[in-house]
Amino acid sequence: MTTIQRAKGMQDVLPADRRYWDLVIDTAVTLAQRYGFQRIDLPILEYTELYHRGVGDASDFFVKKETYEVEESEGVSLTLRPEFTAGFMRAYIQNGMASWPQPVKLYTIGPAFRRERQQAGRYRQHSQFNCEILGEIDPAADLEVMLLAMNLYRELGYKGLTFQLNSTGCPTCKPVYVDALKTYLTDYLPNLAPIDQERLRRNPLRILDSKEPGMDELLANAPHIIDYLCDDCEDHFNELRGLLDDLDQSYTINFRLVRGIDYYTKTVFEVWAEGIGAQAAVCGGGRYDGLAESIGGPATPGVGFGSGIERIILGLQEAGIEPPTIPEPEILVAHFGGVTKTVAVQLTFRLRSAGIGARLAFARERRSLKSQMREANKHNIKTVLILGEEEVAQGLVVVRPLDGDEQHSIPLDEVVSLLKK
RNA sequence: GCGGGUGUAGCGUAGCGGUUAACGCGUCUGGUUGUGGCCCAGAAGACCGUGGGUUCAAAUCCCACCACUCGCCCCA
Repeated sequence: MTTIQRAKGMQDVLPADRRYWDLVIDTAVTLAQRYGFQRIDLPILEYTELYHRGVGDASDFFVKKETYEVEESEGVSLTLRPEFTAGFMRAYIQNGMASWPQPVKLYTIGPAFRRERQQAGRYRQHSQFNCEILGEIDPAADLEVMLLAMNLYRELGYKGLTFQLNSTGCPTCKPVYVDALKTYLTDYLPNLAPIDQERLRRNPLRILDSKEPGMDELLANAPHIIDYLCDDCEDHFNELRGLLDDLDQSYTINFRLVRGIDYYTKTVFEVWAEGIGAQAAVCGGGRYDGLAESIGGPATPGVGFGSGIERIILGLQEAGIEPPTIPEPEILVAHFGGVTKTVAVQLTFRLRSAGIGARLAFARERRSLKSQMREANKHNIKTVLILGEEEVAQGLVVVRPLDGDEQHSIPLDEVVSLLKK
């Protein structure tokens, strides 16, 4: 019989790695709260329709079936969330958040699912930290989510961080730009790699982040979207840049930065860091003023970002950043079976009731003290409480420090108060 | 879906045609009667990813498949 393995693309987070998760999550939560964001938890399953309409069914991840779908009942399909933004907007509309004080600033942390081949830091189940500001068109809101993202990586100790910034326009100006880009590229059609020729037909914007050789030169003279923005989008972009400049926050205008889904408008940004295989981006975000309407709600602007926690952790590990270890009990209660075991069990639970972390030495039969001492050593125990037959008979317990200090006996009923200090 | 890499005990590796597959770490037990870390001794633990083939003989050569992994596609 074959042993059952972990499902493809899934990860076990072992105790030794948990401290990385705690560090990232603690830092993210602290920061989000400091910026005035409130936590929301959204369902992992949503009606498939949400993503089809929110993200657009033409998106590759539907065409290629890169989502996990389950049939809820005849004709009703649910999808394991592949992203968070659509769910945020759905929740905003459904819970009437439009009548909360505006804007509504929310964050969440949880798993998302993508049915694709895994590579470094990209798993089929991954966890994401997302922050969104809903109901606000002020470019300062864009600034706020950008800085929150940047500060997260800074606080975690990342180096070599940069903002990549671009605007993707809006339904008014974006099509004009796409046409201009198409026209430009069509002249170079024979020079394009087959995959880029394909992109030119299906999704011309994607050519901009093509990794084919020679594209850097070819695209250098391509039209930039910045020059095609409508007044509204241009004002928005310039104001955001002005705010960044006022803060002396550097950024790189990256005209090749694009988003794969339709709901993005105006601001798109990424934070780049060194390392992590082929991927430089440690987070991606942007504005999505068209999303609410596409899922049947009233026009509602929004801006936010998402960041994969596994990938953040990979970066931390590559940079050699050591999170604090998770504390273990400092007390081990040792015994020799029989009555001493009974007393040991009682003492252990008394300690815990008093708020003192304690580990009970398990032993079906009488177990050598050496073995129990070794156990203590492996778990970085500071003090072993030894319940020997003689001590128990006299109502005593041996307090045995592991740091080299002398051991001594004290009355059993004084242990808790002694250790509380 | 496409391409590269890798598959030997829990982990990291050696062995690359020839008797009972080796080493380090880890685990467990012991080193006299109730005391850790170091040291020493011992034990458990691998049908050498799976299936076929070549050969007197295969972990070692060949083929297929599978898994893992990195990258492409895509990136929500």
